[in-house]
Amino acid sequence: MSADRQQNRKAYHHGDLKNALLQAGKEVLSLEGVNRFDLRKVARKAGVSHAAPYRHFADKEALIDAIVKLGFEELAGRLAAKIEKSGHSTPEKLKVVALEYVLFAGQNPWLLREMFSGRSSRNRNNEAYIASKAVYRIYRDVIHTGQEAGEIGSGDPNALAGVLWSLMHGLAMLIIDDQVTPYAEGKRGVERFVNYSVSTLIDGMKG
Amino acid sequence: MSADRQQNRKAYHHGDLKNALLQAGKEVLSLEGVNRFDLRKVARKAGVSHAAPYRHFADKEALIDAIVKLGFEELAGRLAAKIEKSGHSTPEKLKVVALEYVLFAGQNPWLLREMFSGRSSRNRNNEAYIASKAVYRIYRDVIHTGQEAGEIGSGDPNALAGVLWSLMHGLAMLIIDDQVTPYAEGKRGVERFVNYSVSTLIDGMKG
DNA sequence: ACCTGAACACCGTTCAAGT
DNA sequence: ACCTGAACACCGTTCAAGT
Repeated sequence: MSADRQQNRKAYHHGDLKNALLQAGKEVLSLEGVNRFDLRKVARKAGVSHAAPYRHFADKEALIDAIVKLGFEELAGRLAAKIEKSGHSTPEKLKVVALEYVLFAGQNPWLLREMFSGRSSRNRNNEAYIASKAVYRIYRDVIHTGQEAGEIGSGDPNALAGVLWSLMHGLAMLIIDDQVTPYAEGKRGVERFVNYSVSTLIDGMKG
Repeated sequence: MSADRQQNRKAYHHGDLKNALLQAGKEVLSLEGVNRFDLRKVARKAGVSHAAPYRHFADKEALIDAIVKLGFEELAGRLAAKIEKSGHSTPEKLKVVALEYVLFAGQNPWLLREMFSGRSSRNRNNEAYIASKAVYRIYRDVIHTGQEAGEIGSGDPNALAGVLWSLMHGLAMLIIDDQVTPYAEGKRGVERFVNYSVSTLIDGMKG
């Protein structure tokens, strides 16, 4: 622990302001949404002056970009972990992935919206855009493996992954926006609706 | 035409400021997004002072709510018109609806995002939320009619409509966010990808 | 009844100055 | 090298005053 950290309450140098801003910002973004995301508030939460963030991020948008990137990384990690712990059948893996995607959305509704706000895809060298591709690869690989095992119908796994992602993302958005109640209400209802949707799509892939 | 309208350039009373604000606001929202939506700019575009909008809308949020409601109404109108002009087969109707949904998204990306920003479903008496239900009813009715004709598998048409909507909305979001390229690139590519997706889901509904 | 202009609080961003 | 405080432009909202 550095000298800076030990006298932290009054330390002139924060020590790890960049991460503190990311954490405080993620909290504001996830819970309150972009509309109420203001840089001065985030700086206040991190215990620094309103000008301090500019030492670490070009502007407000750059901070949000970085938070969005973290969001994709967290999502990728959660999906991968669920696949790891799930059974061996491909349909089961896909259901587990879809449910986890929807749960992530329920826990971070505003963050998910911001992840698909167009900012990540402004240009393809964007770190958030690259992070989003890692998420895509996760279910594409599940589909590809499933095809090799004969559990999923044929077709370009990349395209099938796109269809699956569309369904999962639409489910997540409509559920957090209260548009598919009462079919997906409560933890049980959501799980049932997601399973039903994914099963239907997988059945269609076999045809 | 009223006296107010005839001397319009210098008229103290605008005449139809409410609609002028809605139109100017819809343009800003659709093209620039919420982040760049500011009330003073909208007022400027409508040719009035920055305080004038408060005579017609409680605040900025109320104006956006009203624009979002218009968005759902326009979408409902477009979907209904496409169904009207399409062939008789239910799968064909659903493909036409999905494609129109995606085209609407491409033409009004920011507006669509705002339509699913959580604001419409804050409470269920919200006019925007009610307008969104009219959109829902359109494909639910197509599905229901298709079931009676034996063209679509059995199941609660409301739930099936929810699944279909999820797929359509996910396709729209991922396409405007450049996440399913190169599978849905260009007008042709988008049409092919949407048809493929919807066909797959419909096939699954038969099982 | 509808609109304007001044006023206030607050945010994003910059920059010279502090440690 | 990192952070602060003052400063500036600009936005949301209110309100007394104008037509």
